[in-house]
Amino acid sequence: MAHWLYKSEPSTWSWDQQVAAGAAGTHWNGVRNHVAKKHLMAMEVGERGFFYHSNEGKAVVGIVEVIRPYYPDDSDETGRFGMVDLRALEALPRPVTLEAIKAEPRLSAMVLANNSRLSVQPVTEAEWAIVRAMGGLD
DNA sequence: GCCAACGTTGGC
DNA sequence: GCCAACGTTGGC
Repeated sequence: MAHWLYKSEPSTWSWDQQVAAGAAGTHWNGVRNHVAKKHLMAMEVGERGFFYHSNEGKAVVGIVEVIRPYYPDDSDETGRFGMVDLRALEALPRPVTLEAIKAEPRLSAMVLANNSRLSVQPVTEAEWAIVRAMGGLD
């Protein structure tokens, strides 16, 4: 199973709001980038990802799970983009900051450290395990 | 608030 | 189809 990373500005959509959405989750809409779209289309129900706060916080703060695969984003009037549904699974006991990720040599290839503008990113198995451990899980 | 990186748009 | 201009993102 693949792993992912979703970026959100907390002033727009925060981890607390994601948690408040509960088991029913929410749609991850608003993606308007073709690379991010490609990742959304590849997602399968049950796949997990990191929830990252950009701008404020700049840290991985929680784990989310895909609960509905790719379907059209009705907020996109061009009809070109879609979205998935996500629910919050658990918070990281200790948020993993961008600074900490950049300081970890084993994470030097992580997309977040190299292409900070991509809003939906793939995460490798190794990166997944390292960031989870840094966050106090497992 | 600045600006580098990146994506998109539109004139040619 | 190229590329300059422009807009947006997001780290700093």
